[in-house]
Amino acid sequence: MNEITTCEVFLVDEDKVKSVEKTLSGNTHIFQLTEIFKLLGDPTRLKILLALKEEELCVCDLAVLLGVSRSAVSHQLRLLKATRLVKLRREGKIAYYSLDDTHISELIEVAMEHMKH
Amino acid sequence: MNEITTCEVFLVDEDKVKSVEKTLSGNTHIFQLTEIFKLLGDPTRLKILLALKEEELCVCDLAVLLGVSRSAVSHQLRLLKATRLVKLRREGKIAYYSLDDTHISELIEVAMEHMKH
DNA sequence: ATTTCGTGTGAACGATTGTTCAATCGTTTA
DNA sequence: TAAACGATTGAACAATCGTTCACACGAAAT
Repeated sequence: MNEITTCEVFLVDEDKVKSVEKTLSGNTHIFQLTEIFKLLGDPTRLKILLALKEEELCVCDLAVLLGVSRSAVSHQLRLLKATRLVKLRREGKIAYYSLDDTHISELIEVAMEHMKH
Repeated sequence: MNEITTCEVFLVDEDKVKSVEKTLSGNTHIFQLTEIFKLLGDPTRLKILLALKEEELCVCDLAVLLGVSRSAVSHQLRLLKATRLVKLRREGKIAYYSLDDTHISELIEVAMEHMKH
């Protein structure tokens, strides 16, 4: 006697759900994971990361490169820095940014592979 | 004579910018890339993908598993299907969903590695 | 044929997001 | 010291997003 009553309260396949429920609950940090992906999900930020993948750059040059205001770049870099996707090196007035982690390049490349079917 | 005049019009390091500009403009599909990451950047959708990574599941069971309404799950699955992250197999009334691509699992695992410093 | 049930969809609402604008901070130069 | 400049920040606004609600669709069962 399988529990196929109503979807409101019970389930279609209880065994499968229980099994997955176990591995899902064991997987903490789901929220932190989404924070990383959310950061990669914006064109301005992704362009920043793609640019920093090539060269260490300052806020001013990034702004010119992307065609957006320095303020906008600074705001986004702040977010990227908070999640340690980029790091900062100060030299006088100028702040030079670069990638903080090799995983980021890897993430972008895997996603690119997906796009090519 | 290097062009270090004002950031309003010119640049700090013109050579670096020109170099990066070249690779950035060669990289089309940036918008499509962000669409993939955007989809992974929501807790409900990421949980759906993590669940489907384990088992093929129907809308109803996913809803129970995640503790959200079936409508919400259906809406998200629609987005995931449009970008070909999940695929669909119909069996009578029931629609069984599963991952459409191995790259997705890979993306999630790389991001997990990043979290662990 | 009518009812049941799993799923799909459109409108609408609140919440979140990214940019702009204006002002400020810290460092360097005149 | 004062002015200039790159960078940072907070408030505010429009735009986007995710859920809820109500309803419609299609297949299966009675």
